[in-house]
Amino acid sequence: MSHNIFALVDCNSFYASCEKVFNPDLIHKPVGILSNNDGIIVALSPELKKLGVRRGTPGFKIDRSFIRKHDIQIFSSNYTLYGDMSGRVMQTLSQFTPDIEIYSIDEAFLSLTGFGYMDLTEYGRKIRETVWQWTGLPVSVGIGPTKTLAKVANRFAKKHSYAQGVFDISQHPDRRKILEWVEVEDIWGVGRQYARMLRRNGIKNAYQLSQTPDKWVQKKMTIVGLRTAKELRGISCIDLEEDIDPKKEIVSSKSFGAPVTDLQGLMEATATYCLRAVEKLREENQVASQLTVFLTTNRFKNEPQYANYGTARFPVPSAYTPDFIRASQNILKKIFRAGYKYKKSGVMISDIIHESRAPLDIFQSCYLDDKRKIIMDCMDAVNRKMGNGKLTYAAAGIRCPWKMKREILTPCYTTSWKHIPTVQAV
DNA sequence: TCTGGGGTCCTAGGACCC
DNA sequence: TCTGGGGTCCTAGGACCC
Repeated sequence: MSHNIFALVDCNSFYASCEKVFNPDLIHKPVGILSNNDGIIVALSPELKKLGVRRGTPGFKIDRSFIRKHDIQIFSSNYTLYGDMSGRVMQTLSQFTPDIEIYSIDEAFLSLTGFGYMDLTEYGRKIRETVWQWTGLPVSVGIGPTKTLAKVANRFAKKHSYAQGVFDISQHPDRRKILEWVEVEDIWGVGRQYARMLRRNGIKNAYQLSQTPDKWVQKKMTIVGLRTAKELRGISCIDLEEDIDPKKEIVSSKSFGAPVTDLQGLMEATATYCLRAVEKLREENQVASQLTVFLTTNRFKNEPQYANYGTARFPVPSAYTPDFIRASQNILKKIFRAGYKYKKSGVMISDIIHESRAPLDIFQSCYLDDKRKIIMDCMDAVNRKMGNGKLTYAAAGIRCPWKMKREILTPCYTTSWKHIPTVQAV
């Protein structure tokens, strides 16, 4: 058995970097990308980080004069652009190993097991340069014997400029020193709650966690935490997951652009989220038999608060949008209370199976071969071709005052012919 | 005025069965 | 007088990730 080697390749400031690729004016400027609804900052260029702005800061809380003074550039998030750029990066990475796990929109684990005869730092450099050449995006590469250590190495590569974006923890003479450098909250798998608990117990860094007895770790952090501790010691417990398994639940939820007070408004917004969620369900050729609807007021406001949810089950699994919209309306009627300013609602579809395995109803018909599927396929085809939302349901509303805000959106440079950048000779 | 959205996994406890 | 025990399935809640 040869020992494992993992590389974690991670795009630096991914969303901000994507914007910079297509707008050279932004190079060297502090750039921030907002979440949906132009809510909080979710991505920051290094220049913006340097100014002390933190991820999670609400956009409106950044001082206008501060923005002007430092020429800060703020944009709504353009997921179409980022999704397309992500695909290009992953495509590029696939050239370097047959075994790749796309872990998120901006990072991938590569298995380099069996590549040990090479200088892996050198190989990492080559990966980095190639991605840069082919996509214009900067990445960092961390290499190690476990996924968790590859994460540590990646962090090290980012933080220390002499590493030039690539670090192989296996080649470092003093593993302990590296692990002591990693604060406990920066370990992959340790979130806010566990970090606080560990600190209370005197465990402040990755080295200390790796030296803590198994029994204690498992008791306090379940088997998941134990895996993390073992991985820090170099024992690989988390495998590469190459095939994407079908979703077990699909969530669609959004804050409203403006507060909603009436049942009708909530129904329309929620119907829109149903639409999206069931669309995603059909994309994977799945059907589902459970729908959960939830709603909540704005917890940041000093006003009466209310949150609730309800669930409906279908006798036979479905992917027929009207089934879901109707169910969502019934749930809302039950959980709605008048007199509140609602900020957000959402739906969750669960109990999902592949359509070919869906049970029949008492009439021996199933979603797959009755006309409901034909209607849905037709709608999906039209919307794919003509643009999302061309065909919709009246239940989803017409005016939609609650629709999300995206006021400073950049063009879809790579996915829309209209938005292809033009070059002019001067 | 304005504070994100979409996922996964594990465990404890209750229901139910024999 | 004595009031079981073990297995399985489901759900809610809590943790984590990006």
